[in-house]
Amino acid sequence: MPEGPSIIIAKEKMAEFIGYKVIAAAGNAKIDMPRLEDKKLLDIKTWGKHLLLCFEGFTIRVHFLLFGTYRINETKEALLRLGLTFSNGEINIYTAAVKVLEGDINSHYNWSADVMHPQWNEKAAIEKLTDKPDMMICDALLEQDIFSGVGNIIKNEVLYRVYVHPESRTGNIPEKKLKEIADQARKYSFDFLKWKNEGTLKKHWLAHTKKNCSRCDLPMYKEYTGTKKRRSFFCTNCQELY
DNA sequence: AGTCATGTTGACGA
DNA sequence: CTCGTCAACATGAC
Repeated sequence: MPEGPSIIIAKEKMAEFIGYKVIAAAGNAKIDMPRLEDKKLLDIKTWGKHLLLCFEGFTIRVHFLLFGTYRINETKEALLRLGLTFSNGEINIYTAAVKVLEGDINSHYNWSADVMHPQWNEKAAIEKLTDKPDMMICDALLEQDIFSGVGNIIKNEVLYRVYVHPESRTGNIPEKKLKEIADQARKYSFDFLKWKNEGTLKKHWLAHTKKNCSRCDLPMYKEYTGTKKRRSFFCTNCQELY
């Protein structure tokens, strides 16, 4: 569920409620529920893995973490975290972190850090990488302040696409390669979105969960790399360690 | 049936 | 103060 592209899909599915007022708000989220009633949903935005339901003067931030799910116009057998009823239907959210952000949403987010946002700034991301030369690229790709929206699947697929070993230190990676990584972080996210919408995402994985390299057929390494210790799938024959 | 995972935060101790 | 480690959250795929 939770990488950036999946949140874009959630936004698109919930867009039908924009312009409608909340009739009822329910669930065990620790927010001021009565405050939501009779408020019009003005817009839905995303910043990386954050889903942002914008109201006048405040925004509900939803983060699905690892297990979060949602249903549109239906419910499921689980504890309801946040349910919003509109005159034209309802949104039900489960197992998510829900928080209210006060004031102008633009004051809370730097949109240029979001790899899928129109304002994505690749140059700024590369500068952040060169500022942290000792960081492993597997950790850097998961840094939401640098590559907002990138998750572990995208990390593995991007590094495989650009032939870079996940344990490479950013300071050792040539500038041209860093640009390729940043470029592919965005490109792969949009491929992910397309394939997820088609229901063919897993079919298109070349590295993530793979036993053998799709290029040279040697066994893939599966290791928990970097300070974040997240699963990395890589081919030491095809991916260079810088 | 048990293990593990597309994620993040906060507590605690060194 | 900063770093590393761990628990917590709680569901679904294999």
